[in-house]
Amino acid sequence: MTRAAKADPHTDPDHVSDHTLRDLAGYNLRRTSQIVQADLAKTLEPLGLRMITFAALVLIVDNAGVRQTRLANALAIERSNLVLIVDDLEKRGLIQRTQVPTDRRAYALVPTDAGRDVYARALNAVHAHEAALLSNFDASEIATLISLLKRVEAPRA
Amino acid sequence: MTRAAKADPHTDPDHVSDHTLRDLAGYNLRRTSQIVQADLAKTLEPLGLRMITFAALVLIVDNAGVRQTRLANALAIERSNLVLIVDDLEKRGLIQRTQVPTDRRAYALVPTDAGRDVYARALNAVHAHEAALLSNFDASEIATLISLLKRVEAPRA
DNA sequence: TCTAGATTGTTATGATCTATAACAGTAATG
DNA sequence: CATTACTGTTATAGATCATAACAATCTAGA
Repeated sequence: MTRAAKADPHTDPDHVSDHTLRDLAGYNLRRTSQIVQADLAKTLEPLGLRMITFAALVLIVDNAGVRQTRLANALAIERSNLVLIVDDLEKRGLIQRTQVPTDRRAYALVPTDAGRDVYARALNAVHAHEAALLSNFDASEIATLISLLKRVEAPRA
Repeated sequence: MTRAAKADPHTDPDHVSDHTLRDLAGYNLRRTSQIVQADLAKTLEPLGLRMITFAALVLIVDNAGVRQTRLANALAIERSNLVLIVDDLEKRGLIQRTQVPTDRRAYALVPTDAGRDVYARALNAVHAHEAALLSNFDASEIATLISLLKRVEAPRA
């Protein structure tokens, strides 16, 4: 232990104090989110999915026939940015753009069997990931966290 | 009320159900974080600061003389990406790169008087922003949220 | 001391993400 | 039927982030 002082922030001259930032909800939100997203990306990578393509696939399976504009709204992204995401899912054979009989401008997005299969496997992987990530949380704490996060979002919606 | 059905998700055919995603902590974290960051950016813009330059300034004021590598670690960003951030703060006259007598490779980052002034004003603005953002939270709920966020991060640290 | 390896700040580069504007085709409205 | 609005798309630019490579400098071991 030649550098024992390092263990104690109060006596370690190299320690960087970030208590001012750590008192801010926004900063903690940012840091935690970055970590979780990076971790989640690794979980989805073997399935060929990114965070946003996974989210899109989930919504398409849960809402078969949804159109792109509504999907973009639900994901809080721009329609233009959704195009490449839908392209990606379609190229992989997970979804299809089908004609909407009543509106020739629009596409109804529907999952394929392969899409439903990947959906199930990805969701299992993500659930396992979250369980590991939140392994020192009990069920009520997780519920509280999600509930608080939703309430931060709510006033704007 | 020609489209009354729209008010009720259960009878609105256009409603996109996202309950699968909303059950995931990671997804809520991402959505909430995006909203808060966008909002926070607007708060800091009049002061000429971005989220990350604000965070760097705070740490430099709170840890006068800190070196860039340690600062990058504290902010969880790459050293290379910190360079432009420090450049920015230095160009605005908020901090200075000063020589470290014992190590000619390194710079000790110190705030200027102007930097301390902007720090104080930015922190006030951010605190006001958070108060508005969390106006329907009581103090204990905010503490719970921050505490839970830190605990998600903790296992990795 | 001398040398090999590690560290510091820096530059360059590419990947990803996001927002904006513009467009053609189509639908809805008056 | 003419205007307006909407759908998906393309192109573009900005921001963010990670990686690799580099020169200068420090450190540790022979």
